[in-house]
Amino acid sequence: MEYKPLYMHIRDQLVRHLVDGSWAPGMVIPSEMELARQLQVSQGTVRKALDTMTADNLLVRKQGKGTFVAEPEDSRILFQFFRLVPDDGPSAFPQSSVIECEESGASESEATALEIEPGAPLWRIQRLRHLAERCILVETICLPSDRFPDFPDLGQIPNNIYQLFSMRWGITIAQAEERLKAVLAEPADARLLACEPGTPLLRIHRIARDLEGRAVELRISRCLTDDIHYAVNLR
Amino acid sequence: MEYKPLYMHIRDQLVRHLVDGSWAPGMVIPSEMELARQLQVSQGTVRKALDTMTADNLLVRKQGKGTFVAEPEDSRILFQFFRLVPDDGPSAFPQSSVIECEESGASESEATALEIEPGAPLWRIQRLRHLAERCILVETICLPSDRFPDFPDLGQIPNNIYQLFSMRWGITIAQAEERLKAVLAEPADARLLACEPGTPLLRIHRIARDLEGRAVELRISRCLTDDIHYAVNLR
DNA sequence: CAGTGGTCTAGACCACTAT
DNA sequence: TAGTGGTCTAGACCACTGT
Repeated sequence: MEYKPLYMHIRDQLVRHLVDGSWAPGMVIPSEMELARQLQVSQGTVRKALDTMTADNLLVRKQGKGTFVAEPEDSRILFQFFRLVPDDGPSAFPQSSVIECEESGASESEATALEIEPGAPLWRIQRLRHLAERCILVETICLPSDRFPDFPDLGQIPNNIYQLFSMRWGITIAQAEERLKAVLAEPADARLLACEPGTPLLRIHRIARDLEGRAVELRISRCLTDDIHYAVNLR
Repeated sequence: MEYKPLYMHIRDQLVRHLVDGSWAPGMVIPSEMELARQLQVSQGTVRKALDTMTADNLLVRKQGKGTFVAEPEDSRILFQFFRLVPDDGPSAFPQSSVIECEESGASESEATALEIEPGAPLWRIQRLRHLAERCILVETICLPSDRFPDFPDLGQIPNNIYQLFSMRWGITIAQAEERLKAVLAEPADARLLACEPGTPLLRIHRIARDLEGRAVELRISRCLTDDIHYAVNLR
């Protein structure tokens, strides 16, 4: 029992380079041959490790050029975590505007979701997002303060917050779980979304995790789905 | 251009066995060595073809036993196409009861979704689904009549309709696209779901495709999400 | 042209299952 | 013990990119 093939050990070693930041987003990593030499295994075993990492969107391989560390601003990665697309037309990445940003203690449910102690300090950011001039959603983002020191020091929170996580704190969002429900717009959200209270909204509850599987972000979005939908491919 | 590696040609040949029914669900297929001999390629190339098919849930490989054709009643396959899970507790497969079953012409939108001519005959089945004694959704299933001859001859439509597709017409559902929106319960649905009109519902628009990528089923579900949610893993 | 990733081969050995 | 899928190796060649 507990048998783990060699290529998974190799993978673990390579992931460690991503975790400790020695391989930064956008960088070329050594070639298969070079890694095989360094790690004293065959090229085929290195390849298998690289293949699993590519499948998990951690690396991007380009024939003839090399293997690169995935960047949060790659459109592939972008839409990996953004599944709302217009009913017609192609998908696009929404603009954001921050409404509120404050620090306070985690509630019971927030603490459970983020796997931290209730009352532990966290940043709570509320922002609106727009797609082609149209306001489509309001979301509340919760971030444990200890993982994000000096959070509010930055004058502005950029549009792609996962890119910020990566550049400022070296945190890579590798995976997320979403839970979807239909709810009615509460007065506060209705005001922000410029719709009637009681409008049906798609509520998305997301827990985002880093390379090591630790919960990093809790995000609850409420979306107007008149002209857009949440797309899922089942294969 | 148009280059296609050998293992993809091998894959195409193997998928043909599934399409024409010579490899039926549950069957053991020949071993890697045997296939390599028959197809005059190396075992490694057969393996790569089999790996892609396993990743697509078409095959199930069991070390020491052999490679099997996936069955629609396998729990893995079952939950591949059923993403609604209770907020607490483990996921379960819902019971169904048919409310209505009639044949008529496809509307414009139905025809577009199913890639058939408007007005082409299709079966329209409406049914309720229950999870642990609780009615959770009402759904309308549209099936092109020409793909499902003698559809209503069967006394009853079973719970797992994809298993029926497989057993009765040899149709394997290999893939589906879902579009989710939040809507308000219309009076007719509210009556069926025993809720108030205006209750928020999760509306799931599904197009299911066979092994060859042809649209086979259009299904529109309206779900109560008080105690359940739609689960998505983003990796 | 050299260097990269991608494919294909042939063979050895490991882990699991059944007999 | 024999047969299966799973891992690992070593080497050849193909396709793509840059110089």
